[in-house]
Amino acid sequence: MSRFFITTAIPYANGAPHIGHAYERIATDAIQRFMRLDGRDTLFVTGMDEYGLKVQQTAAREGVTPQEFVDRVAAEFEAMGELLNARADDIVRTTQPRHARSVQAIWERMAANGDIYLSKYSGWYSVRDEAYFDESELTDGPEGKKLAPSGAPVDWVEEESWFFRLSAYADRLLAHYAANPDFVTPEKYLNEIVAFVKRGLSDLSISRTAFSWGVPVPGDPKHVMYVWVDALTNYITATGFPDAEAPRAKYWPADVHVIGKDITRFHAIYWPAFLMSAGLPAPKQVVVHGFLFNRGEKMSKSVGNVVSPASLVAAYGLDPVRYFFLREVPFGQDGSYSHEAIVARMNADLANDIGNLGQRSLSMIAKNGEGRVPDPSGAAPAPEDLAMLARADALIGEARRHMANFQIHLYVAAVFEVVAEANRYFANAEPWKLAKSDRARMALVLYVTIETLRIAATLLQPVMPGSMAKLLDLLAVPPEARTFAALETGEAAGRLDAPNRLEPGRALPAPSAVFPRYVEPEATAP
RNA sequence: GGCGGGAUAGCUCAGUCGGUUAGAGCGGCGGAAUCAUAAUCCGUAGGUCCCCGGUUCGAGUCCGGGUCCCGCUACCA
Repeated sequence: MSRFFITTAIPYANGAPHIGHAYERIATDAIQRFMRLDGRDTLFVTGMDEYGLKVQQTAAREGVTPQEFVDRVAAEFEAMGELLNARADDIVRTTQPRHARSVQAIWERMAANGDIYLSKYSGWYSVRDEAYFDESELTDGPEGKKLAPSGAPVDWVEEESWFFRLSAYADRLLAHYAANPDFVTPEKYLNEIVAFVKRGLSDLSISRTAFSWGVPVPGDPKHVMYVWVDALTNYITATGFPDAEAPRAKYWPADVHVIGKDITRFHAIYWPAFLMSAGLPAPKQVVVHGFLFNRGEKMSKSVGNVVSPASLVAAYGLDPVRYFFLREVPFGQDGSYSHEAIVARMNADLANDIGNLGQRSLSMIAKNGEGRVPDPSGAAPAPEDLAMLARADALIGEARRHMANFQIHLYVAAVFEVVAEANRYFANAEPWKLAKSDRARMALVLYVTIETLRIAATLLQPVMPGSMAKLLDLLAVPPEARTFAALETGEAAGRLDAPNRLEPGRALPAPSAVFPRYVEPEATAP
């Protein structure tokens, strides 16, 4: 079975999870579920970046130890994963002993390769941004204080630091991009990265002495590792690195790192360079997603439009939220969400389209078919019946094609086009009239309809796992017949006798609504 | 300043190698039907395809110029 190792980015443990974290987790979970249903041996890992000055300071401000503080934040992220039905197989926290081993091993390999040296770093440093800034980026603030672009004050800092010889890797990185044109996707981000590297790279400061909350540098414990080496290595820690015999060692290199567009450079430049230096293979792909905006505006406390993942789920239900994010936002681009847009999607697509199709077909079966999967064999299929099946059968291929490029929204849209087609098919066939005139044909029409529904529901499981499980229950699809293998029709695509079709005569449970219509509550919506 | 992307129906967007009446979804309007979560189906809505000029038998679709927006990046100060 081919392996598929996918990660989310490693959130910084400095605050509660927000919509952006939720979006990334949901998208990564959906990709992972798709690959798993498609027969891959998947490993889905997330992590927490828990070291650094800001964590140390925030913890001090709150009167707790850094470890206590990050334990609390990590628990919040874990709870978010549960809430979103997007639990990862593992959560690697940078404060775990296994990670210290891993990151020190990486460091030592890079050092052994001659890529790490001691020097001095000086510059304008912003504690709040946890970053150095070039003088040209600064503006003058009050009292002669210099300010970073973010508005945070900066101080002139000089410290001894270990450096990584990033400058030596420009050519190798460019060769890697050229040989792997989909290393970063969407393509626009790869182009930006290539342009950046072509301008030349400077060496990277990778340790700090100004704070102590971090992994000690091997052989020089007054230094702790700075975020780059520490946080990125989190990904390979998950595979048990440096233990080559670890059960998960076989999963490296990762297939996909899903990240937000703001951290592309770290993943597309620093990370492969570190790995090259350490003699390890680079991940196969860095998949970049955009940002989500509340009504087109960046969420911020001052604007007062902060919405938590939990409040969205509470207002609309989990699967409608998952569906909205994955269907409405072209994956890789920025997106916008609003109450109106979410309600429009959930009512038009979920309640009216697929939900109602299930309800209208299954309730007819309940009334006219003794609650069993209809037997289609009593009537000769008409061209429209076979055309309907053919369209449904073709979906798995379309879905795979779109998911190969991580075009999640296109895969979902393709499924819903077939659902819409099924509603047209149903309306044109008028099975409620056939109930009085031609019951054999009615059975055939109902059968084709719920078979189409079965295919759609199977394919939509990655996006809406809970709701689609319920729909497949209503169709009496056994648990072992819910993977994409159950969508294989071989040479018999578009035929009634294709393999894996619903089994006529199987008892069906009483129909019930999968997606209720959203009606405006009394209180104002979020 | 450099590089790149974008500007198409009220809204969100598709528009292949330039070619007949510029499309989809949602919304709006009209109709049908009644199996169904007042859901569904059918029809319709006439948008200077940002502006100007050019190439061409013919341009949303290519070329030049301009305006505005966005991303990456640089520099001046």
